[in-house]
Amino acid sequence: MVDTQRSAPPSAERMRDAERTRAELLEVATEVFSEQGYSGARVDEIAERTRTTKRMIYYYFGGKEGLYLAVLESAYRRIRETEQGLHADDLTPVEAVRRIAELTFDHHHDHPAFIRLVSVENIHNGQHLGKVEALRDLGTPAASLLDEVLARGRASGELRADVDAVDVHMMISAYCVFQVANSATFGFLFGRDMLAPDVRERHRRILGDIVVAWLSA
Amino acid sequence: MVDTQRSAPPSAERMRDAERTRAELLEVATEVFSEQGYSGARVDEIAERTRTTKRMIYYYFGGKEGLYLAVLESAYRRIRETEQGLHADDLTPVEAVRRIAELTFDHHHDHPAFIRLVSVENIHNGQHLGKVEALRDLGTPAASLLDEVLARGRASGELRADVDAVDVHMMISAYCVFQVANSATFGFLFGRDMLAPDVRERHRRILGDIVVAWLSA
Amino acid sequence: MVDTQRSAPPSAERMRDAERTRAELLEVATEVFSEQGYSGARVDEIAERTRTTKRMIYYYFGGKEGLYLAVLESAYRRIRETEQGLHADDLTPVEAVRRIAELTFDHHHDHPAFIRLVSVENIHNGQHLGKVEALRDLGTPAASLLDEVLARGRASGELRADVDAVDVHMMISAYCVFQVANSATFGFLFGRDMLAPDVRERHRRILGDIVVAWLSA
Amino acid sequence: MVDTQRSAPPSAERMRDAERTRAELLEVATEVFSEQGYSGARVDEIAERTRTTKRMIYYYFGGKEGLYLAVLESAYRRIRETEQGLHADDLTPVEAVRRIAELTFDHHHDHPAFIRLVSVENIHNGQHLGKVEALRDLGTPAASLLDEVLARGRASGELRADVDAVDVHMMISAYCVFQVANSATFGFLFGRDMLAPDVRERHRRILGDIVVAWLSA
DNA sequence: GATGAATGAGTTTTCATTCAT
DNA sequence: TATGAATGAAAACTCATTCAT
Repeated sequence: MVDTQRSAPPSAERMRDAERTRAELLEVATEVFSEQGYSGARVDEIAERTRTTKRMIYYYFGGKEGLYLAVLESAYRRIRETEQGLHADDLTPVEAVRRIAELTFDHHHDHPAFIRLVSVENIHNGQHLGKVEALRDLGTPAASLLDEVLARGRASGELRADVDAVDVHMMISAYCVFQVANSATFGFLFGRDMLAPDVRERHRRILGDIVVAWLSA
Repeated sequence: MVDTQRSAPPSAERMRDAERTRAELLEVATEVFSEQGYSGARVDEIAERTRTTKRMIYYYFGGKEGLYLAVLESAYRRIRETEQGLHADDLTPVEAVRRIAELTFDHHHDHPAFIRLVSVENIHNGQHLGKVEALRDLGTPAASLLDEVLARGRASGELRADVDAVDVHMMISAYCVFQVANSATFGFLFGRDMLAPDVRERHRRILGDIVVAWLSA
Repeated sequence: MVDTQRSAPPSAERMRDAERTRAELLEVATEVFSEQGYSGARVDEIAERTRTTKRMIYYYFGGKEGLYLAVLESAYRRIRETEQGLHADDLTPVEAVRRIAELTFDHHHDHPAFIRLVSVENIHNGQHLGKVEALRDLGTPAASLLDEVLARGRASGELRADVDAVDVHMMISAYCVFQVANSATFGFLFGRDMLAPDVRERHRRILGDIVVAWLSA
Repeated sequence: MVDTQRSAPPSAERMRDAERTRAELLEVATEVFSEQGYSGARVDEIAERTRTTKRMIYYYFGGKEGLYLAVLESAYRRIRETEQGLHADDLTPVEAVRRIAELTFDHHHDHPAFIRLVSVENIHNGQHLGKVEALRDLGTPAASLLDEVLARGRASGELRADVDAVDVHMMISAYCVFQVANSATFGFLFGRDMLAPDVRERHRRILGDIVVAWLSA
């Protein structure tokens, strides 16, 4: 009978199923929260875009907020992992800062959902992020890399010595985040589509110019 | 006609009352929407923070969306008016761009509700702003002023000639918006309170440095 | 001062104005109630379609129900007046019943708002009409006229003697009311537009045929 | 797949519960809409007369209009099914038309809620019925049956040949609908209770007389 | 683990009516 | 009489969450 099968201990397949369900929920929820914001997102919609049901959100994440928290954490984790791939050992300090700026730029353009999620979280004053202690004061790989490069440049005299890595990282982040997070309103006011390939390319180059002009000794 | 003269015209006081009611709703709604986002904002809460009732929101604005639209339009209008006050005629081009950057910086810090509102609107892809045709492609006074200054600098050879005002405005905006809009998450990750007076002051100076370094010929 | 003029006793003009206002409200309300039903009609809409304001509805009629009652009474009164014009003295009884049927038919087609109003009132079980005692058990001129004609026909042997005027009137009314009151659903189910001129003409003739066939001795 | 088999299928009982809930809502809604009209009906009242809650109306029908639509469709469907039972094979054409008229008459008297619902829908110009495409141009079993009988009568020479079934059906419907739909106002004006058994009986006989008189060759 | 049905509290919206001038 | 502003009660509708199986 079906019944006896149902009470069987969790098989490996089943656990893999479970993992898949969780992952799918997380992925869809990331999209929905980044598209509609926290309050705007509907538990029903998230479930509907999934192969499972609403009940699973409660089973795996406890509720809407739990799901959102999991989304936040996984998003930050993933972004950090990607940034781990940044390297600039083989470049001069000046070349390196330009490269870091450009890669960060691409990175933002390629992960709009994450950027939007960050906006959403800021609207709520970071109150949810605050609950994910794991991420506190950890900075980000991009800032660490910048720190190294700035040290090298400071030593060689090629880069100015009076700025710290977080300042530079902030400037770069600000520029890049704006491209994605504010494209709708800025585009509307100035008739400029910041997501268009040619515009994107220009903005990318300009960012490199700014950073190099600023940091060169 | 006798008829129209005979009918008691609404007294000036009553009209002022009406205007006051409208204005109060608008003001409170600006706060609430910027604090909670569009979906998160509650019509009830807006009304409660007011001396009138929820009913008046429907009377004057037609509904939640109408109120939000009015908030958006009035916010942009107000910000633009404030920016009209910017002047830099008496400064050298280099001094002027620094000044503009710094004033823009202050401006953002002093109007966090507006910045947050812009974030909210971007979360919704600018779909509401798109309905306020009055604002389309109008740019902003700060960009116009930059245009003049860049022209002066280009003519005198003090500023580089290959950047346009919108690019500069975008860079400055990005930097300034980030201070306010992303202070929660950035502060959390890097343990830096961007709204603290001393930090603000440093960031302000850095922005000036960046702009000057970038634009100087 | 305007004030002293305002407190002057009602002039003839003013009374005429008042009468006009009342009449306009009544006319518009007749339309709106017949289009949307009693609950569906909006006091606001009635007022807006008028040159006066909502306040006047309360001033003249006490409220929505009072207005509806006034509409009902005036509609019945008007219809009765129009029916007073029916005459059939110069026709043979057979010709006369056909003529009455046909005129009643035209009458219904030409006053759809009234017919719809009657439907509305029936939906509410005639509870409002019941308050207009003036109309109780009064029948209608059409029925009275039929009574005369039937008497003539009975006397001359041309019409059958075993039917009474109310039965005939009911049959004719039923047929005519249906044309207008049920045209939407009947038209939908049978693909027949009962308000189209040629259809109307056929139905009119058929009604005459039915009545004559039925009543001829 | 294992997956689909493993998931516990909704039990037959639960499904029956769901069906019962839906059916109960539909039944109660039919009553309420026919008693109060579309605008006059209250979602709350419908729910209260039920063992479920208002929420279920939205769950199953999407809203008030969806419920009304479902009511309309089910009402027409049911009435059609009942009419399927009409037969007249064993009667002469003349007897048959009388029989059909009388059965239709009874049918109307026995389903006042349906008749009222049709009135309600006509007040709204059939705008909702228009959305239930399934019913368009389908006519009704009564008309089809009439068509057969008329053909028989035409062939045998017992019935006149120049009328079509829809005309006859319309005449009969008009007479019958009026009994129910206009009983309140007609009764008030002529002091005749059309729902009283003896009156009903007389009207029924008269209808038969009319139809036979009209259609006999 | 999974599913469809159900729910209660909340949220937006509407409406007839009244008030102040 | 007339007008725009204001209102409270009620109506429609939504949403995160839980239950029974």
